[in-house]
Amino acid sequence: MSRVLVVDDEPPIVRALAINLRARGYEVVTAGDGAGALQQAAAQPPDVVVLDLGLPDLDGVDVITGLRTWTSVPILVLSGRSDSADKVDALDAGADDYVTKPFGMDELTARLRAMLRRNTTAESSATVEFGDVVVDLAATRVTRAGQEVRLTPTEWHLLEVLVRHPGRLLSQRQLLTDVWGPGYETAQGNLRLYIAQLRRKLEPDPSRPRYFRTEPGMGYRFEAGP
Amino acid sequence: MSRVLVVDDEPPIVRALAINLRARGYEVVTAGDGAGALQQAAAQPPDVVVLDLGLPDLDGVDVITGLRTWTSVPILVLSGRSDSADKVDALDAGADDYVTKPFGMDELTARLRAMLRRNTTAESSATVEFGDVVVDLAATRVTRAGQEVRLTPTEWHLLEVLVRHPGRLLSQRQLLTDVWGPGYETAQGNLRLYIAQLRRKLEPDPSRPRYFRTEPGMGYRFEAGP
DNA sequence: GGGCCGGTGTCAGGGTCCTGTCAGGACCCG
DNA sequence: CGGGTCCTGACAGGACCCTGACACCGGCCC
Repeated sequence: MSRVLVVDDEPPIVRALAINLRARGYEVVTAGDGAGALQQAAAQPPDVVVLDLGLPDLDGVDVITGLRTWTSVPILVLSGRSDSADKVDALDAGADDYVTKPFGMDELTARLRAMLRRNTTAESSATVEFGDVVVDLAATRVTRAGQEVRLTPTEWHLLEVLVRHPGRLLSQRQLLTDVWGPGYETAQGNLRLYIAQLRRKLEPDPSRPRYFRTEPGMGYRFEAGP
Repeated sequence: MSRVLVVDDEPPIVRALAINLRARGYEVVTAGDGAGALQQAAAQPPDVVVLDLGLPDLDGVDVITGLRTWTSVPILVLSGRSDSADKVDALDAGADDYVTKPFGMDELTARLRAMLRRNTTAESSATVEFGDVVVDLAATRVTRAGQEVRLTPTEWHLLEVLVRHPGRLLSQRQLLTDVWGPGYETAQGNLRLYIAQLRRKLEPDPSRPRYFRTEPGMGYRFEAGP
């Protein structure tokens, strides 16, 4: 889950934020002053920063610029000052959002979601791994020990059906209709052929399958692995 | 300069915003209702959207979701409602910021700058490199070993779609609709032609493609390279 | 123990589909 | 009219898919 760095010098506020954010599934790291914030951000790079401007040691804007020298992590500023000039200064220094106290926790978390969404949408790709094989379902790509493995359309389609149901037993009938469409329920020889092909390309020892297992008389089962 | 789409049903507010934004060097496009907003966004894709939630024809959240189906342009919501639930709904629908009326123009423009900064910094790395080829997406220019390479509009369009999804397999159907628009799903001969053209102009050995790979029966894949 | 049988893994061959390539003509624009 | 771009059709080569045949294995009956 996402990691949030909360920077505030008032322990009650830090505590309240931490409890609320953890309850929503975030990992929370805290700092009580500007120096600690910069240190924590370097030690445990967060996915988003919640920063109170009224810190004892550094000016809030300096904390922002300090972070911005090396990271583009989204920064949400909390402040008791609703003065327009303060907002402009913080935003122009590199902050991404500005919320004035008192604030609603729902709004704050909604804004955090919005900031995180923008950063994570691009890179998240659904992958399934087993052994030294990585199956990237979004990119339609398979690698083994880093090397790309070329699959034919039918091989890929069969692999996709299998890895989308890890641990489940899939009958031959179901595999045949999922991969070849209805009407091919009798082409079992075909299914055997492509199972063998997948094992040859992806199993460590194709003659003793570990991930694409045969359940005699029933069907096949994909067993996810470490 | 950046283009801003301002959506509001009250002409005085639209006028005030337009004047202020133009004075700050933005190009301003306006719409008075939700349907017009979606239309304008498609006709003249903006770099950021300023959206009033109180529109006569569509619910503001519907406008956001409508935009989000096909674009990730930053959206700043204006609203007279300071209710926390409204903010959460808009932000979770895909908005990036939420400002309640009355607002200060300085603050608004600062927030716009913050949103644009995030997008342009991401796009300043808008050059894709592979081999001795550099594709500058922002400038619409391709160089190979420093020499400029001339591409026809269709070639460029196809190249752009490919390099914007490095490593991803793109089906012929998707490439055809992305480059030629819907209705050209059968013009596969055409696609082959332009793929060959790109390879001839950009591949070190066009007969053995390295960056624009064919996945027989499935589509094509652009492989970024050192 | 020997033979039979259903189910599975393996191999090779031919048919089919897909892809790369070329030439030729339509179209737009200066 | 000329240059450039785009589209269409045809063909050769290759990749892929399906089919059939055979070997192997375990269980069962005789």
